[in-house]
Amino acid sequence: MREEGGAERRRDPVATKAALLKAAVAEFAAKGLAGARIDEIAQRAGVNKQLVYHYFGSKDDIYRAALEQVYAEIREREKALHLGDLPPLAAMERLIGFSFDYLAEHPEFLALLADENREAARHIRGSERLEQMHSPLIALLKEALERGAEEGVFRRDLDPVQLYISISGLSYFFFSNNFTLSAIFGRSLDTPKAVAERRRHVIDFAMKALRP
Amino acid sequence: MREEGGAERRRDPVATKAALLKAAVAEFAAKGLAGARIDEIAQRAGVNKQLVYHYFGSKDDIYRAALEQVYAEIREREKALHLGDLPPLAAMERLIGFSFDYLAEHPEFLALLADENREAARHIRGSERLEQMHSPLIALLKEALERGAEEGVFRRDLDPVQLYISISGLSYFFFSNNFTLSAIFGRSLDTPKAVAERRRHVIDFAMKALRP
Amino acid sequence: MREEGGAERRRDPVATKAALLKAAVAEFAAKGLAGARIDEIAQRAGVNKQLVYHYFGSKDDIYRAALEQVYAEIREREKALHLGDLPPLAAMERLIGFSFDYLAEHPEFLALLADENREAARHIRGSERLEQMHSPLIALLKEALERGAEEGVFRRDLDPVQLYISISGLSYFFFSNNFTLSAIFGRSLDTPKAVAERRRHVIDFAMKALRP
Amino acid sequence: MREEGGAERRRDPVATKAALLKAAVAEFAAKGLAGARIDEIAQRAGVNKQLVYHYFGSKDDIYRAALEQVYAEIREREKALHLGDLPPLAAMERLIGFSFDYLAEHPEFLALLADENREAARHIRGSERLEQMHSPLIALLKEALERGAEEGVFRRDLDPVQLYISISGLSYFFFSNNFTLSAIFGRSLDTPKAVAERRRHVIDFAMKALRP
DNA sequence: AATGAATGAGTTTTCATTCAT
DNA sequence: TATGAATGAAAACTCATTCAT
Repeated sequence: MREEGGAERRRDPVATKAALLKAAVAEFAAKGLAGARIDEIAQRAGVNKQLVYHYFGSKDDIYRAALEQVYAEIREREKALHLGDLPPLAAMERLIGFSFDYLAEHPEFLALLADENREAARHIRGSERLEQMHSPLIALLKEALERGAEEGVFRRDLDPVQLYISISGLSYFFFSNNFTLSAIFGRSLDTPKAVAERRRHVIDFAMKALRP
Repeated sequence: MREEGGAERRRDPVATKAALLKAAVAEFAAKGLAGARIDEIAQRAGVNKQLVYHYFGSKDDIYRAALEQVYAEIREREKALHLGDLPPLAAMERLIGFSFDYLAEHPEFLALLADENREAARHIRGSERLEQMHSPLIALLKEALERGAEEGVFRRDLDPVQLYISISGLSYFFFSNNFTLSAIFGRSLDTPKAVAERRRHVIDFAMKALRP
Repeated sequence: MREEGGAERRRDPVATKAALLKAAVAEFAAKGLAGARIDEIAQRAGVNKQLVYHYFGSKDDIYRAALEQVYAEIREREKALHLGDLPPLAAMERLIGFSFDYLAEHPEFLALLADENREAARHIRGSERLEQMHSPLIALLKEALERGAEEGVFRRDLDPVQLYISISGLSYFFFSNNFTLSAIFGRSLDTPKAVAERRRHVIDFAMKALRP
Repeated sequence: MREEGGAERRRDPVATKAALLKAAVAEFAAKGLAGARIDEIAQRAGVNKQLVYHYFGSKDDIYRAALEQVYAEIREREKALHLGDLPPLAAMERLIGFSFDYLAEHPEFLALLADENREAARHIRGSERLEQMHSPLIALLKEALERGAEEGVFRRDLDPVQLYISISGLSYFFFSNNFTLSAIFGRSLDTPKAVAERRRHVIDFAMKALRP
C-alpha cells in the first residue's frame, strides 16, 4: 500500500530509477519544468525525494532524462513501422496515421516538447544522441519520396524534412492546441468523434498535397 | 525629490495598466505561468508590485488578461486582411501567408497558447467573448471555400474549421517546435533562410492540398 | 512579548535592519558561517526570515555586513583612546590594556575573525573601506614609537605593524584559545582571576620588550 | 574486476583508518566542523562513507579524533627538540623558532583549534590524555626559566604557562589572522618575505621581553 | 494611485545517518 | 571489512500576497 503501482521494490536501483523517470515524465508533462515539483515526482514513484538527486543530480538533469526518454519511445515505435517494406503510398499513409495516433495517445510527449521549446531547447540542444536517433527516419522518408516520384504518385520537389514537419504539424497543432481551439471555436475537439474526423482530414489533406 | 527618473507616469492609471499588461505578456511568454514572477512583471513595467494586485487581482487574473490581449491582437490583424474582397485563390494564399508571418513575428503568442493548453485552457475556456471574436474568421473562410468550389479551383468537401487548423498547424509546429526540430535534425531552422524556405513550402503544400 | 529586546517595531526599516545585524553578529560568532542559521538570525531579531534577504541579499552578504560592523565598532573605540594626547609610555600601556580589555569583553569579535580567516578573508579581502579605517591607528602607533625613541624609552627599530600584531597577539591568543589552553594545561583560564593575571603579564611582557 | 583503480587497500583496516583520519584533518581544517562533509572525507580517503561510521561512530567522534591527532603530532615534534640539553638562551630561542615554524607549516593545526574554541573545546575538554601530553613541555620550560634566572639571563618572575602562551601568541595571531590582517593593513603578510620578517620580529621581541 | 515593508507557505537542495547485502 | 541504496530532517532561498502609509 506504500506504492502506487509496480511490484514491491526495495534496494532495486534499476526499478527505482525507472519509476522515477516515469513519474518525472508525467509530472513535467502535467506542470512544465517550472511548475513540476520534485516532491511530487518522488511521491508518484513511491520513493524518497533525495533519490532524485542521488540518481539524476538535479531537477534540470531529470528533466533532460525525461525528454530523452520520450524521444526514445517515439523513435522506437516509428522503427517498428517498417516503412521501407511498403509501397510508397501505403508507407506514407501509415506514417501520417501513426503520427496522428501517437500524439493522440501520448499527450505527455507534446507537453514536454512545448516546455522545452520555450526554453529554446536548452536541455537537448546539441545532443548528438538525439540527432543520430532521428536521421534514419528522414532517410526512410527520403527513400519513400523517391520511390513514389519514380512511380509517378508523388511530386518530385519535396524536401523530406519539410514534409516531416508538415505531416507532424497537421496532427500536432490539433492536439497541442486542442483546448484553446475548442474554446475559440466553441466546439469540443477532444471527443472521439472529433478526433476521428480530424484523423481523416489530416490523412486526406496531406496525401492530396503530395500528388504531382 | 520624490522620484528617481524614468518617464513621468505617476497617477496615470491607463498607462500603468497597459505597461503592466505588456510586461505580463512578455514575462508569461518567456517563462510560462508557473515560471513567471509577479516581481519581474512589475519591474519590467517600472512600477510597484502591488499595482499588479490593484489592477488585476491576482497572478491568474493578469495571466488571463494577457491571453485575451494576444488573441485580440491577432484577430485585429486578421480583420485587416479583407479576405472577403479578394478572389478565392488570392484570399487563401494571403491567409496562409499571414498565418505564417504572424507567428514568425509574434513568438509570445505561441508561447502563451502552449502554456494555456497544458492547463486545458482553464483560463479562457467558455469565454464567450473569444468565441464571438473568432466566428467571423470562420465565416470568411467558409465563404472563400464556397466561392472557390464554385469557380472549380477548390475541392468541395472541406470543413473551414479543419482547414483553418491545417493552415495554422503547418506554420505553428514549425515555430512552436523550432528549437527541438533543429536539435533532432541537426539543422538550424531559425535562420532567415530556413524561415523563408519554410514559408514557401507551407503555401505550396496547403494550396496543393486544396486542389479539386 | 513577541520580541526579545528592543522597542515595539513595525514598519521601521532602520530598526529592523539594525536588529538583524545585531542578531547576525551573535549567531555567526556562536556558530560560524557554515553553522549559523538564517532562521535563527531572523528569530533573534524578532522578524520574518525573508527580511534577511530583503535587506541583505544572502547569507554571505549579511555575514560580510556583520564583519564590517564589528570592525567599525573596535576602531570607534580605539579612536576614543586619544593616544596622541598621551606621553609615549602611557599611550603604549593604554593601547595594550585596551586591546586586552576589548577582546575580553567582545568574544564575538574574535569568533568572527577566526571564521573569516579560515576562508582566507574572502568576504573582506580588498575592502578599501576597512583599510582606510585602520590606517590612522598605525599612524598613531608610529608616532608614539618615534616620540618614545626620542625620549629614550623605546627601542628605535620597531615596525608599527609588527608591534601592533605582537600587542594584539599576546592578548588574542589567550582569548581565542582560552578553552583549548585550559584543557591542555588543566587550568581554568577563564576565571576573573586568571584573566586579571594574564592582563598584568601581557602589559608587563610587552612593555619590557620595548625597552631599548 | 571488482575494483577500479588506486592502491590496493581493500581489507586493510589500519591503512583505511589512517587515510580517513588524514582526510578528516584536512576537511575539518578547510571547512570547520559545521562546514565539513562526511561524504567529502570519505572521498578524500578514497573509501565508502559508511566506513567513517564503522571506524569512528559519528561526525563528532571523527572530529575529536582529528583534534587529538594534530595535538599528538605537535607534541611529538616538541619532544624532539631536546630543549633540556641546551643552555637556557639557546633553548628558549629554539622553542620560539619552533613554535613559529610549526604554525607556518601546519595551517590545519590552527584551523582545527579555532573551531574547537568556538565550541568551548567541548570535544577535548577534560581530556586527561591531552593534559598529560602537555605537562612535560611546561616542566621543560620551567626548568629552562630557572636555569636562565640562575645564570642571570632571564627575569625571575615569569610563569611558564604565561610565557608559553605569550610565545605562541606572538606567532599564532600572525598566522591565524594573516588574511584579515593583510586586508586591514593593505599589506600581503603571506609572502615568504613577510613571514621571514615576522619570524625575526617574534624571536627578537620575545627574547627582549625575557631580559632581567 | 502608488509604494516599500512584511509575511507564511513552499521549493530545491543538502546532509548525517541507517539499511541491506 | 566494505559498499551503494535509501531516508528524514533540515537549510537556504523564493514567491505570491497582504499591510501600513
